[in-house]
Amino acid sequence: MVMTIGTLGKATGTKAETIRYYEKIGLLPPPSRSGGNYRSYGEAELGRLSFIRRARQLGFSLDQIRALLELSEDRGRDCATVDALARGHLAEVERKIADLTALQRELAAMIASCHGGTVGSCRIIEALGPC
Amino acid sequence: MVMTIGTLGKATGTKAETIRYYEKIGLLPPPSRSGGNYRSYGEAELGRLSFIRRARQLGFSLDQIRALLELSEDRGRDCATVDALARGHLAEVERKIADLTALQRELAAMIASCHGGTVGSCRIIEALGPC
DNA sequence: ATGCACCCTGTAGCAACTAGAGGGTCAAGC
DNA sequence: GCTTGACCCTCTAGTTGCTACAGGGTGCAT
Repeated sequence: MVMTIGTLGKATGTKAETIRYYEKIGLLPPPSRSGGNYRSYGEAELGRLSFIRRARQLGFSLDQIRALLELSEDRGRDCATVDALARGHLAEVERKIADLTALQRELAAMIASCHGGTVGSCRIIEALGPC
Repeated sequence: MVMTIGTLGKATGTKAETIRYYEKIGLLPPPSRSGGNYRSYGEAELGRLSFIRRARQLGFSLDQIRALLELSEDRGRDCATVDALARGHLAEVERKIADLTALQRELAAMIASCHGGTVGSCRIIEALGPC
């Protein structure tokens, strides 16, 4: 089953530009070309790109994905490194949630303190202004 | 009280480069200069930069801050616009928290399913791989 | 043969900084 | 008065993960 870049894109929910970008940064290997110089992809590329997209949806960075792909190629290797990578990412996500939750509380408090009126007496502006 | 860029930076927790950047994009007005062509800042700039930094800490974008600054200059105006801006930002933060929480659950489940062994049988890699 | 959808390369843009090169200024200490 | 070091200046380019052109070529149907 041979695909053009557009077909592969539709199959994985990726724009053609993004696929070319992944190729440029070495996340996808340069594929073979058709007569008219079109990129042509098969099952292997479909699998690899699906992996990348699923990992992106889980918030992994392209560098982390590069590492995951490399690790996944060596099927005999201990998967502790993979585990560590995923745990590190989870920790990062949890830190972000904590940060945003703190932010949310502050914002909500600020908004609750505003009871309308003019900007001159606005508690939101006041909360941001000089102490 | 006259300050150089470094002093202003220390007072507001901002790097000199960032202050110059804010000036370049028009968030801070170009300050007067000393004999040796050094930027010199006073209380007004300190207040404005503090406002910017506090708003950044609350996650407002520079464009939102630009709007807030403009609104805050017109003390007689109704503060409804300010309120709407803050509420919009809060909604955005809450959406991000929801997204990240969903992510966290997926990641945690993926990690929990991995019981060690080799990459070949790793559930994490499997979860990312082809269906 | 001509339209249209698709493909190609290459470059520039987004947010919000950060880092560096290559130089000038200023105050203190000797 | 001269050096040393900390600071300042401008300008450019890098970061992340794409996205959006511009200016062309290809492939298929009518």
